[in-house]
Amino acid sequence: MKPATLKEIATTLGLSISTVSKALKDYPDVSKKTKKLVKELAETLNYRPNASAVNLRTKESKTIGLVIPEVVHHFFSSVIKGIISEAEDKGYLVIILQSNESFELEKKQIELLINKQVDGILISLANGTYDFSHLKAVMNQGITLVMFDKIAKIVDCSKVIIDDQMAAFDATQHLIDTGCKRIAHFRGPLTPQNSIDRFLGYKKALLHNQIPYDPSLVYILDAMSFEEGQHFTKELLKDHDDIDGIFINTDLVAIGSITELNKRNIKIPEQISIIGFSNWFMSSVISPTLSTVNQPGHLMGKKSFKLLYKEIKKRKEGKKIKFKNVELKTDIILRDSTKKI
Amino acid sequence: MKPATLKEIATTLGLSISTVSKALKDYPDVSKKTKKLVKELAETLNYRPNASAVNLRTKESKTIGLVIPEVVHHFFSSVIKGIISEAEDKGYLVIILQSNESFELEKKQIELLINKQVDGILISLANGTYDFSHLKAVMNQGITLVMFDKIAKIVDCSKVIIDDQMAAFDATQHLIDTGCKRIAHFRGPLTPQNSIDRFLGYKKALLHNQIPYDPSLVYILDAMSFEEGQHFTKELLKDHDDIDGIFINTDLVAIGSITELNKRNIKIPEQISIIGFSNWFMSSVISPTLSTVNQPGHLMGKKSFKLLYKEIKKRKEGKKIKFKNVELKTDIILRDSTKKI
DNA sequence: GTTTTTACCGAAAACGTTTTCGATAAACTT
DNA sequence: AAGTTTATCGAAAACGTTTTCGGTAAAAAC
Repeated sequence: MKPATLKEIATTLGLSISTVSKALKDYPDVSKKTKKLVKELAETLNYRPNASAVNLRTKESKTIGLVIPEVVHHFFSSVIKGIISEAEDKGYLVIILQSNESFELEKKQIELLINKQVDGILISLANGTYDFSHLKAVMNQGITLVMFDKIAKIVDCSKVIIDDQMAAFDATQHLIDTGCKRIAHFRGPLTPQNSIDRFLGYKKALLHNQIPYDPSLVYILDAMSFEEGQHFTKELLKDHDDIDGIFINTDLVAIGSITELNKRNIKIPEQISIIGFSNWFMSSVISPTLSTVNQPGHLMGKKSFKLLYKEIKKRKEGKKIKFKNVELKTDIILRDSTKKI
Repeated sequence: MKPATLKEIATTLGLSISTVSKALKDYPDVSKKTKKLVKELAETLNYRPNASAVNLRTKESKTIGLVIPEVVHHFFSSVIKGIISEAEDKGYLVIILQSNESFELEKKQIELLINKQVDGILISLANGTYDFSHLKAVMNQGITLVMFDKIAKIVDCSKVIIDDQMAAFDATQHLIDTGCKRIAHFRGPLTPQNSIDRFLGYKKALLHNQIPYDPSLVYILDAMSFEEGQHFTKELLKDHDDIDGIFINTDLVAIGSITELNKRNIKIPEQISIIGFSNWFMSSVISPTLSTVNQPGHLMGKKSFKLLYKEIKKRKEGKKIKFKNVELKTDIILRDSTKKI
């Protein structure tokens, strides 16, 4: 019933604990005969080294922590998948915690992970996070930290993000390439970096094509919900009757917009083209299907873990770590809500 | 840089390790003065007990393992969320692993968790799992096991599942209650238990209302995709012109069906009512919004962890454990694709 | 036959806790 | 004043590893 230990193997075999330990790890100073003996008994006893004891001795837990704002979210679950698969590859396990977009909870989760002596932490910040001392505490404890997606530039560590500005540029450019001349933008709140960057990409694309930037075409949303998509589409149609394209900050809002346009029998993309952002699953299912920017969550997870892994390794070897900023390229998924080229 | 230890606190304060340990845990045989001293120093040094050392001493890792077929899935991510939040409440951390619906991988993940000496394991089986010796190994190692969602009746442990048959009964009953008389059913493949149970619930509801069961109204799908939803709707309309309701095995297919009906300008729910299963997010966003059966993933996660927790506790206290079978009640989400009562 | 090498093994410390069991001194009893 | 209680602390073992450093015997070398 109780798991077997080195001691058990040692005593039943009339050996010392050290010899058993070394036999199992193929040390050269153990004879082949005893190695065989030890390994066989270990097999039949179903011996597994006690992880806590190993960690205590070797100082590494082979475990990392992951803190995200919300598990039930297509993008984040893709990230999780990427991280888990990559971590498994390197023999690491992943403890997942959720901040629920709350700063307080985020702090608490970080605390838990530090207590657990994880070898590293991957984090995507909660919206509410305004102070970063808890993250500095992580670094101070000698734990490697890598931020992804929702980051804070001020924290000194490696980061993996999406090149939001370029993605937004490309999306807007695609609208222009397919003939749109009056392009509106539904943007997110003023503070989050990605909402800013997407707006800047939109603006840059206009200017790059000698299309005048008209601030009245930019609508600032708050909740980023389906309902807001409907509402601001109504507003937009009321304010401007010459719109032929909308670049929308996120797919859910875009779907709200499409629903509203459908209701009014406005033809997509013949009259108005729509392009979204994130490539939610339902975007391929709505009618018409939604062209959008694909956020490579899986890749982001993989990259983030790889970075973390490298830094953990370097730290162990006592080498210096130079923090990196990785910007992932996005790609555009062309569907039926924009015209073909 | 290095995390503080009891020893450090002890030496700088001129105390013994034991006293420091006891001071931090408010043992009665430590004076208030030294307690204060110790706690203050611990605070400033940012002392955290080394989890590995504690585990080694106390035999519990305060960590559980979770093995699921696929992370990127709305239902499973809800389950994950439920488990994590409940676990956090009890001071447990959750290590998540993925089987990718592969039996081999599932075995490997279980191995990893056993090595890690988790206190318990929660698992939803991969489709490919045909042998259960790896799960018996878990029990033999003294690790508590609870299965949920996709279970194997043959394995002797507690289980948490959804009452698919009753859910399907209720869904069909709702169609009948709102006036449907000729109700079709799009079912899943022949083998999975839930697909069987949902079919049986459908059939039972018909008989319960003296509606004759007509096998030609039951369509067996395979991929359970959006496209199949469209395809079989066409078939259904071709075969039967008197249909006034469809109970569909899963929301994605239902959305395919709605799309097809919309295209043909068949009014939902006036001409045909639709009810789905699973309550995917997009069901609240499609037009018309889809009535469906809500699978309480979050609740299932919570319940599963609670069960696991109780059994871990009992095992620790040396008490006997009586395995339970929990069947979770589903509820129907009424939206616009079915008529109001 | 003595020395040197080689092959094999074990003792012991260390990782950071928790907890039992004394030990000491001060404070009470009577 | 002697015994008894109370308050406060520390020594030490234990949890299960890993790894260094010797130690012994057999084999090899001279």
